[in-house]
Amino acid sequence: MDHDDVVEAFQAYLRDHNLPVTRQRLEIAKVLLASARHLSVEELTEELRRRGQAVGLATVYRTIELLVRSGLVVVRDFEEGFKRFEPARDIPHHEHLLCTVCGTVTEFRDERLERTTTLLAEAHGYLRQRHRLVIYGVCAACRTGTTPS
Amino acid sequence: MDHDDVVEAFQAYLRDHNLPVTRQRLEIAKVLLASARHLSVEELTEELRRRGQAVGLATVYRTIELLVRSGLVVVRDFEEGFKRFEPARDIPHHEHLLCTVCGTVTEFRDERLERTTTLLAEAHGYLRQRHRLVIYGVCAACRTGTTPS
DNA sequence: GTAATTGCAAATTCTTTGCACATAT
DNA sequence: ATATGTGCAAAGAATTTGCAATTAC
Repeated sequence: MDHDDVVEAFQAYLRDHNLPVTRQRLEIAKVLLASARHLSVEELTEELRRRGQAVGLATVYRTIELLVRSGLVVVRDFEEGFKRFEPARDIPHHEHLLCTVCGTVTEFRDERLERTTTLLAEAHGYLRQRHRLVIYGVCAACRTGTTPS
Repeated sequence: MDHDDVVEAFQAYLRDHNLPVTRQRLEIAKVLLASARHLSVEELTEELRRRGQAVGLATVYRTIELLVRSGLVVVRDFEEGFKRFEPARDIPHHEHLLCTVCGTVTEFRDERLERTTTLLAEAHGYLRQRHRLVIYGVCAACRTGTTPS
């Protein structure tokens, strides 16, 4: 599924739910679903303004909620004091590495963690539902002084 | 170290830093350091009021900051919209299991995770600093209907 | 046409801060 | 005595909500 397809999936979702397809909703979806980064509301709003497609903050929040309900976007909280949003793509579940210097987020998948966490939960009498792992560290670029950002 | 000792450690910290030992600081430390649960500011304030030792919200926040700086308390964010605070005890690092029904938090330690996360970080070019794992699930009590809370 | 959305501003929630008064050392 | 803490109320930051004007279908 490439970017355009995902935006179309959002349009389909809106139509299926008898929700109007508005300019704002499409612009927000285009930016958020095409983003390689984990965007904050501020970054998203800023990018829309840059494109000459400014959208009110309330609308941004309301549209993100729709994108989350449609399953196309996932909410992330890296304890920065605000949330970030990530296109769901087709990845069922993955972990995050967060560079504590530049804030870059790297995703990876590790099958073993699913099993490990299920066993850990069971060992303590819990029925596992999901888990969340964030590894904090310093990325290669920041370590070698090739600081991008 | 038992509860009283930890409260004394806080007093020692205050004295070492030439900070006044006040009734409020001691009451907050007593409640927070003795708690088996991960308290929120609201729960902590409520408990103080119940003990007839009501303390202003601002003071609670300011004292928690001192407890954190002294290393006796650790901040936790379970994405509930507010933070929780946990006595640091002597545990160097541990993971959390959060019951999605009753909110109970269970701690456990697993040495292998330290190694695993270091390797995962390295595999992606990161120098690991720390990690954070929360497993969400349903605890034994909630599953069997013996719901406490 | 009509129901839903938009955008602004006001409201909310958690947390922090300014300041007059109170307290520890 | 004097520096510091305390509590209240106001300020902040992120997010939500009410409502008149606007737009999709």
